[in-house]
Amino acid sequence: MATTIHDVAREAGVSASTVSRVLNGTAPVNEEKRRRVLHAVEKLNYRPNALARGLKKKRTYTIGLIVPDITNPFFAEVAKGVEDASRDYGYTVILCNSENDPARERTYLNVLGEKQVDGVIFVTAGSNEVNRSTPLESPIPLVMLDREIPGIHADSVLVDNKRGAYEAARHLLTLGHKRIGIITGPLPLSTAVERWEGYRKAMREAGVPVDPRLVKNGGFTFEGGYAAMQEILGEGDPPSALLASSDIMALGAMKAIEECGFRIPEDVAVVGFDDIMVASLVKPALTTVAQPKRQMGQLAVEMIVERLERGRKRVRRVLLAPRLVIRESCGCGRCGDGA
Amino acid sequence: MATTIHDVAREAGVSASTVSRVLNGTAPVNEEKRRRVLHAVEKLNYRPNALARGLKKKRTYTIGLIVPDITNPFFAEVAKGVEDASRDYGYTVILCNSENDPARERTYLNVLGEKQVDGVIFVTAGSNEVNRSTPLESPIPLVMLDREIPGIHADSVLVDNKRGAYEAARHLLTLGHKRIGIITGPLPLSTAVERWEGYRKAMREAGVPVDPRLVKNGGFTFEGGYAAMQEILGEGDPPSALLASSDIMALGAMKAIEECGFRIPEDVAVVGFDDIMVASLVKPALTTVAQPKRQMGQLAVEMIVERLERGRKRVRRVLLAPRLVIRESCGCGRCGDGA
DNA sequence: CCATGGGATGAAATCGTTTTCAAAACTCAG
DNA sequence: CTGAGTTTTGAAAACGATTTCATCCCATGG
Repeated sequence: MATTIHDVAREAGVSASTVSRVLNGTAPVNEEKRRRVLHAVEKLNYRPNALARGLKKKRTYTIGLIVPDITNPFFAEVAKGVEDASRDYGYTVILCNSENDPARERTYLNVLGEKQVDGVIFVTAGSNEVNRSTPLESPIPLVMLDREIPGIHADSVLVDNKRGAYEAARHLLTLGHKRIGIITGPLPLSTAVERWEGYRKAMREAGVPVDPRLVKNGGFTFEGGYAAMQEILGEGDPPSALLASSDIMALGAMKAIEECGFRIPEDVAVVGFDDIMVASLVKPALTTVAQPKRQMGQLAVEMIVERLERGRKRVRRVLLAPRLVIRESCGCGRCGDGA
Repeated sequence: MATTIHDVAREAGVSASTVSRVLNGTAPVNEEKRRRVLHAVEKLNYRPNALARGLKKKRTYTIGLIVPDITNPFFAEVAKGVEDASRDYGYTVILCNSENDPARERTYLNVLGEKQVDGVIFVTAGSNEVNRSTPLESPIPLVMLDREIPGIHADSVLVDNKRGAYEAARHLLTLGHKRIGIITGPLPLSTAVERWEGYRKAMREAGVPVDPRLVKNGGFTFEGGYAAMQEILGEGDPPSALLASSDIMALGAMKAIEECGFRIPEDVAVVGFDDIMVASLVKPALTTVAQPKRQMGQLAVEMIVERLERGRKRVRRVLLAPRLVIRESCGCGRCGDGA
């Protein structure tokens, strides 16, 4: 059906090898023949079959990307970074939604392997299960993005979550807050524990005790933030400030806070984490810890390309710096905005 | 390096054909040998090479998805629907971000072809250029999603934009509004013109003239909505209600409105289009026309599978119904919410 | 007891490239 | 004009599966 390299060869009156050579510039070929080949390619509208090529060359120019949920703006941004950089390097990306399910993660890792992708970028849902039975020991380049798995010694691009949360908490502390609550993410997740640690460190340094009734955890979702905040408020003796471990959770928490008749930031100040787009659109605009989402995606593909094309062998772990962006929800005067 | 079907065959003491047969259940094989094969597969941790298989079978179980911007929540939802359904049917999806650039669309269409995808789901950026020079006449199943291109006779899943906008406008009209403005999308886009038509139809039917100073257009972005609204307000004699052609635009418009000192919905009522998640989080919560985003994605892959596995030949065009969801920004009493 | 038919099996062809390898053609010095 | 050395070239062997085709084996009915 489709036209093959042999069709082109016949049309141009040369051998398939020659066609291959002109198309790949892999060896010099007589100018006259080159012209004939190019002409034939044009005439027959020839498109090389990437499967055949990949089979022979053992390179598919494809990168697999596994994320928990593409619908989450944070991952969408990361995905965009990945897609964009991939394209620049001539790669294509297979998108896998794990739906936060370790079983799916495993399946996808296998499928990507069978499809012979040249590398995998993996944002794990992070349950302990993955830890054990996931096929991560394959020879193909793997980079863990955003979240690490303790036992795994692989390339990774992470942000300094502890520092981000630390700075956010410090900001609230310098604003005079003492009763600062926190809603953490699911604790098996490295991001969740690091942010939790950053918060504790700031509190400890400031000599402010943390009231256990002010710390709850929940999923990285709107409902998770909403429910956790309800719990906190249900305890009585509400916090004067809250650190949420993600923007989406912060939004959920804000809803709960307002439903309780409190005002933000007057009664309770709120700061989030991620800096997704809506953070700047909501009212009051959300003060949050910004992550370099696009850059994370780009970096991840660069790390794969390094291994593939520049033969890097040592594992590389990069830790990106987050940045506190101050808006309205923290109630500090200098509302810098940042739409 | 990796273990092949021949390795398995050797280990099991049978021929490669036999291994293939037990793995694919394509022909009966002696129980004893079957056991040996399965055992060898396990022992060698054999994973079939999808490239080789695809080359021979002319099926890659891969679907290409081209969207203008995965970061846009609308497309992210669609993508999730696509990914999810693909997975159910045993397919994998290649994600392509066209960045609204016709040149990239074309390139991606070609790349997907070379990669021998079994089908393409295409949300076009919709410029006229695509119209002309894009390789859409290939034999692989293509479904146009959300947006059509006039000349192209392909499968498509669309929503009834005209009706959606019509109902939104009617709602505003029955609320007593006469000066209703509209911010349209980029007019080459089918979605943009249909929504514009729906608006005009409602106005015409109600016998309300449309003031040309109240209609502006802009890109489907926050900034687009913001700028267009500024223009409208700059004319003096502001509208009492506004129909924005997308939620993101509506948010931009809301910002402009508030910056002008007007209140929503008291001074100007606003309704959007899409029903992305933030619509319900923003304040006032956005009244909008909801599109069945997930379902659109699912349907698109089903249409591809129909062609692939059930041999459908006729082109199919499905038109989904939108649904007006009433929240606060339209200012009508019965604020139904919808978190 | 033999012929016939059907079920299991393996060898080999195939899918569409790239790449090796060897032959052919050319260059140029002697 | 010849031979060594260098380019260009094409035939054929991969790559790793599936599938055709022929063979072999066995059972069954006449």
